[in-house]
Amino acid sequence: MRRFVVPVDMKDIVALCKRRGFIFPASDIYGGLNGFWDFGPLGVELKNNLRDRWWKAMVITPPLGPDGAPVDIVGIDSAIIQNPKTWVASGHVGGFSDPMVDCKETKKRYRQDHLIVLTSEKADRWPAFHEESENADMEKKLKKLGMPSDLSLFEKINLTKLPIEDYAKIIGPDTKEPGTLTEPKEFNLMFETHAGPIQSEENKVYLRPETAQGIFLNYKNVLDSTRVKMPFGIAQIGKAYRNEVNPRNFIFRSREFEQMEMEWFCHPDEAKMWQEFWFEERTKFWKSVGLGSDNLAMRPHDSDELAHYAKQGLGTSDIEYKFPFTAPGYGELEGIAHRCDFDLKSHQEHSGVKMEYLDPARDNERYIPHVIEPAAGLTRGVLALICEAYTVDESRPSGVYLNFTPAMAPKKAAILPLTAKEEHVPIAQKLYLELREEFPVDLDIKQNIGKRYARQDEIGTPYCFTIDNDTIEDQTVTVRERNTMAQERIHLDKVSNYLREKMKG
RNA sequence: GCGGGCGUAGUUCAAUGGUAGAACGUCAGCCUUCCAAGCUGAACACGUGGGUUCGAUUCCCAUCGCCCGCUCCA
Repeated sequence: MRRFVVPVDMKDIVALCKRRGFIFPASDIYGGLNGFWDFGPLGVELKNNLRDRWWKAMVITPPLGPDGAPVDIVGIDSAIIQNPKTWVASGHVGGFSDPMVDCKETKKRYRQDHLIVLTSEKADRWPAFHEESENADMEKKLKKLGMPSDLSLFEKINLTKLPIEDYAKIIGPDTKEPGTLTEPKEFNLMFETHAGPIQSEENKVYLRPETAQGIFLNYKNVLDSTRVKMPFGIAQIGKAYRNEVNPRNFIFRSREFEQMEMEWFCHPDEAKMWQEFWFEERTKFWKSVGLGSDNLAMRPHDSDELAHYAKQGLGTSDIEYKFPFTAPGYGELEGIAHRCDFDLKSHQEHSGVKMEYLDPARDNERYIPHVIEPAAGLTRGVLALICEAYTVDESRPSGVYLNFTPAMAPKKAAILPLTAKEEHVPIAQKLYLELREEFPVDLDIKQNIGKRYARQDEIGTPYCFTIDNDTIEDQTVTVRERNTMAQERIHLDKVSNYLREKMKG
C-alpha cells in the first residue's frame, strides 16, 4: 500500500466535514453566521464520544492520586446565565470592557485610558502618548513635529477626560498627523441579554464566557451536600460564549463553544504538586483519545500572557496541538492553570458568603483553598481529533480516510451484506439489530462493496462486517479493518465481543 | 477591527450581458461473492439586497459569509 504525505489543507477538511455530516455552518441556508457552527449527525457522535470519555476520566473513574487512593471529583451542570454579579466578581465585567481607540493611519489599537494627551489652549495639534512614555520621549516627538518642546507649556490629560470633539486635534502615538484616532469603542467579550421580557439595564444578564464560574458558585453547595473533603474537584461540561473580535479557523475560535473544566480545590501548599499531577494526567488523556505525541506540545505560558487570576501563582501550562492552520506552530487545547484563591476570595467579598474551609486533617486550619484548573476545549478537541484522523491515501478509492481510534469513531462498524440479494440481507439486518444495542453501527445495503467500504473509510468507521455465501454455510463474516484494509473471518457469535475488545483501544 | 483574495449543484471546478455545464457525491434501478466508489437514469446551483440595462449569474455598490495576512484572544 502506498501512502503519500501531503500537507493537509483545512479546505479539504472543512469540505469533508460538510459533505459527510460532521460540521455545518450555522444557519447555512441564510448564509451562515460568523463564529457559529452546527454539529451534524456524525459530528455530534464524535463530540459525545470525547465528552463522555472526559466525564469518565474525571468523574466516573478519576485517577489515583499520589498517595495511591482515587481522587475525589464530582460533577455539576450549572446554568449558562447566572446573577450578573458573578461576572463582576470574576473580573469579566470590570476588566474586559475597556474602551479602545483605533488609529486609522497605523491600524494600531490603544486602550483609551492608557493614553495621555498634551493639551494646550494655544496649540491646534495635541500629541498623544502612552501613559508610560518618558518626558524625554515626549520632548523628542514635539521637536520632530516642529512644536515647542517645553512640556510645561502643555497640560497632560488622560484621553478618557477629553470630549470626542477634541479628537480631531489629537496626534496618535505612532503617527504625525492629527485626527487619526477613532472614537472609543466598547470591547466586552461577553454576550448580553435580558432576563425577563423587559429590556432594561436592571435585568441585563450575561451568557457565561467560561463554565468555571458556575463551579465556584456551587463550591459551598457541593461541600454541604456531598461528602467530599479537601482536596477534591468539581467538573463541568457545557457551552460558553465569547464575542470574539475575530472568529477564525473553522471551529477553533468560535463565539459559541463547549468547555470541559474541572476545578481542583486544595491546600495552598499543595498547589504545585497538584498542578504537575493534573498536567501529567491531562496529557495522558489527549494521547489516549488518539492525538499522536508528535502533534502534541506542552508549553508554560509566558508571564505577559497570563490571565488576571493566574498572575500571582504558578501560572498556566498549556497542552497544545499542531493544527494545519497553526503549523508549524501550535494551538491551545487545554490550559492547566493555578487560579490561586482568586475566584473564591472574590466571590466571598462580593457575596459576603464565607468560602473558608475548616480542615480537620490540618488541625482545623481555616483557609480558602487554592484552585488548579484543567480547562479543555471540547470543540477544539473535536477539531484536533478530525485533523489528526484525516489521512490522505491515494491508493484507496476514497483517496482519504479518517483514522479515528475505535473508541472515538462516530460509527464503530458497518454491517454490509455482500449483495443486496435475499440471502444476505436478513442476516445483516439481524446482526445490525443486535449490535446497535451496544454500539453505534451502520447498515449499508446499496451499491457494490467497494463503494461502501470507501464510504465508511471517509467517515472513519474502523470495522466493516460483510455477510456472504460462506456466512450461510458456516456462520462466519468477514471483518475488514479500515487502516490496513486487511480481512479476516470470524464467527457471527464473536462479532460483539470482537468490537467490545477493540473499543478498549 | 484593518488590508488582500474569493462566493456558480452536497463537494471541487467551468462557461456566459440574452437565466448555466462537468466530475465526484446523493437518490432510484441494474449489475456485482469482498474495495472497479461499475452501468443507466434522476434530483439539485449562480450567497443576499440594491443599482446600471430592454435584459445581470456576468458590470457597479452595499451587505453577509469563507480564506490569507495583521490585530485581538480571561
